[in-house]
Amino acid sequence: MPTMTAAQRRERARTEYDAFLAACPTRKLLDRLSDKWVTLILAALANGPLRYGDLSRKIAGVSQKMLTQTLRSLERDGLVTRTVTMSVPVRVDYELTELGLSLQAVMLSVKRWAEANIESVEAARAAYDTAS
Amino acid sequence: MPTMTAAQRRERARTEYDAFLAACPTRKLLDRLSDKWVTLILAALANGPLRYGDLSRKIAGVSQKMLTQTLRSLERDGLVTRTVTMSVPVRVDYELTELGLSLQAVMLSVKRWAEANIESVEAARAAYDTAS
DNA sequence: CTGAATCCGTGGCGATACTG
DNA sequence: CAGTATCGCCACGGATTCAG
Repeated sequence: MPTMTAAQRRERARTEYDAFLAACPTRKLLDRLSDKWVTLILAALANGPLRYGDLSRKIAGVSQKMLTQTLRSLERDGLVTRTVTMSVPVRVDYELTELGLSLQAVMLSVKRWAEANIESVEAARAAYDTAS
Repeated sequence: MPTMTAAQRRERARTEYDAFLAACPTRKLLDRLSDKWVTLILAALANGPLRYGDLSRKIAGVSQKMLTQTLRSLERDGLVTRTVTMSVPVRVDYELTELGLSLQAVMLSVKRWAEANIESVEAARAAYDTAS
């Protein structure tokens, strides 16, 4: 077991866990990733660390509460780091961890899919609505 | 414009739309994709069409209401087809469309990421909780 | 500037019962 | 078998206010 590489351990984990099972912890993790703001925050941090205010401005429409709350959960899950620089006023930077970076790659493809296929989806909706 | 290929149109769409903007339609689409059940349903349909009951059983813990509701929205968005076979009893099959297939590839990587990295996340949580 | 704390409405979602 | 209809809870999330 100690001779396993990280990649081997991940592969073993992938076959052991199954999100189709309701009781599986991955189900809950999947729920968290299925968060309104997670994808956008990860995408916003793609080009390096950002300050709280920058994030708030970049992700239009997010409330202070949800931004802070989502950042906290991301930090707790080991996806972002929070660095406080004691000064006046205080400066706080958020940056993707290595783990966060690997997830960011995945979520970015989701965001890109949405932006690339929105027109197809809207066309399908129009067709569906007129048919009914 | 009519000389553009589908790929060109998608690329153009991707640069025109920006999910960071609150008013952008892709923001709403991203919200829908950020659904508890969408990922699991798409993943469940990966190996070909499935009947309603099969889906219900494969995705443990989903209520009838949410399964039906999510399937309807997926159908409306042109991601799955719903085929009714009139017989007694009725038989209904759900199958990914071409568009749904392209999204499924993306969402499957999310599901796999969760299953592969759940242990890292749980370790980070434990560390975070003891630190506080 | 970066939050924490509180109030509070809305709708997401599960449970249950009923139908073709 | 594959849904629809209805009820009811509570938690998600916005707005606002206070604080270090």
